Amino acid sequence: MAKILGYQLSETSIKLLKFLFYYRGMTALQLAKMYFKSHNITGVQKSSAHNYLRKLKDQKLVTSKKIEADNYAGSLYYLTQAGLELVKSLLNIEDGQTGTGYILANEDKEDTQADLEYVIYKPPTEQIHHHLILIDFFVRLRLMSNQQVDHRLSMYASKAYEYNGKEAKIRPDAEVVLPYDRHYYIEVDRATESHSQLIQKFENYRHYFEYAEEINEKLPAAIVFVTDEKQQQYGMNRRWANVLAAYLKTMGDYALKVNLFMLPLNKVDHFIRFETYRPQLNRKVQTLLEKTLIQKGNYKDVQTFKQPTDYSSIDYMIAFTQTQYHIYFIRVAYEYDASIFSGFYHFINNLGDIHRKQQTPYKPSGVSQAIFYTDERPFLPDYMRKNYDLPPELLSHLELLSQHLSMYKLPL
DNA sequence: GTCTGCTTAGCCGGTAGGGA
DNA sequence: TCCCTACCGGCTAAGCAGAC
Repeated sequence: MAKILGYQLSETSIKLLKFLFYYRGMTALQLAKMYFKSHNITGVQKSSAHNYLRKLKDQKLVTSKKIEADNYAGSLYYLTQAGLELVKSLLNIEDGQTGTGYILANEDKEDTQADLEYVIYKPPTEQIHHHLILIDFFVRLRLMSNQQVDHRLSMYASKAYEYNGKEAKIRPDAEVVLPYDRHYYIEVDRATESHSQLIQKFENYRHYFEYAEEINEKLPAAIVFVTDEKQQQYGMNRRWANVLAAYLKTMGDYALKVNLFMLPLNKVDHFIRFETYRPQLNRKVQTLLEKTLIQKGNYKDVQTFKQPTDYSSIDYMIAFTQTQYHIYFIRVAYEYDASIFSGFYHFINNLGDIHRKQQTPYKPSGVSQAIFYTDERPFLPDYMRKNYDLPPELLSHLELLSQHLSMYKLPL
């Protein structure tokens, strides 16, 4: 074993130290999954990870804290002050260096990591469960087949801004980047925030988006609520209804610009692929519908209109016979996807304009909705029975959504 | 000889279950 | 309710084998 900067370090132990640096600490199991690049770690591989961690602990580079949270067993391993300084040396991080924090870019030899103080690096020992769900999310990102998704942690994704002359800050738990420079803010959701706290969270986001537009900063594509897998089994629909209502009440026009999703950890892989291929899925739906409406629907012409803030996604289509036209609201959507609701609300508000633009002698023959999905059917909460104090106009629009609605499954 | 992956044995703390 | 026992998972320690 080579002696490096006064410590006995093998290649494996250096790699483990870097993981602990990038992700601010994790369990031995999570570390083993990252290192061995597998969700199904053998007992031997786990034991091996324990052996390396033990050696790093003996050299006072790593320390651990027993986990007392539900769902997770074992200990949280993280760097000591000496361990942090060692990794900074190994990564050539200079004093006072700043960086974007993107992890895969850094592994690809680009300097992205900042010279963080130990108090900022040290993992949150008070909210270990929350932190470990986030690490599970990163494990799933790193283990995705055929796709590299760069990501960064909260300390890099947080953004300070000014609102009404006061300083404020948004603190997403993480940020990921998909092709076409689409950024997604990740929020780990343990269903512990009340409806009013969710509203405060979204108000904070909206204030930041107003500020970001003022200074010409690009808005994220979406905010993504990630839950643990237990929540998927128990109460995912209720939680989504609650989160979605807070978002729709608070975000205003930003609901059209920044989408909202919710997904459990075990759907991360599918969600990333869905979002990555959403432009292609929209093109597929456009081709399919134009062909089907003309061949089987006896229409002579079909016009497609794209979403005002996302030119790759379909907003609505108009199909013409010799004398009439029919309007179709179209969405390619994920199971828990706010664009169905924000998009439909905007669509209904603009329906008068859409009708006015149609030339005589065509007469309107009606409006229908079609939603295309790739995994589970998108969930439509029944807000008529729930009291979330949604504005009456929004409620009446959402009631229309489920009338004349069809859903179709697409292969991904 | 060094490094790495792997095997085996055993300690420790927590907990479920049964009996008094 | 208390105590005992068995069991389990997390973790440690020692050592072996193969590749270099």
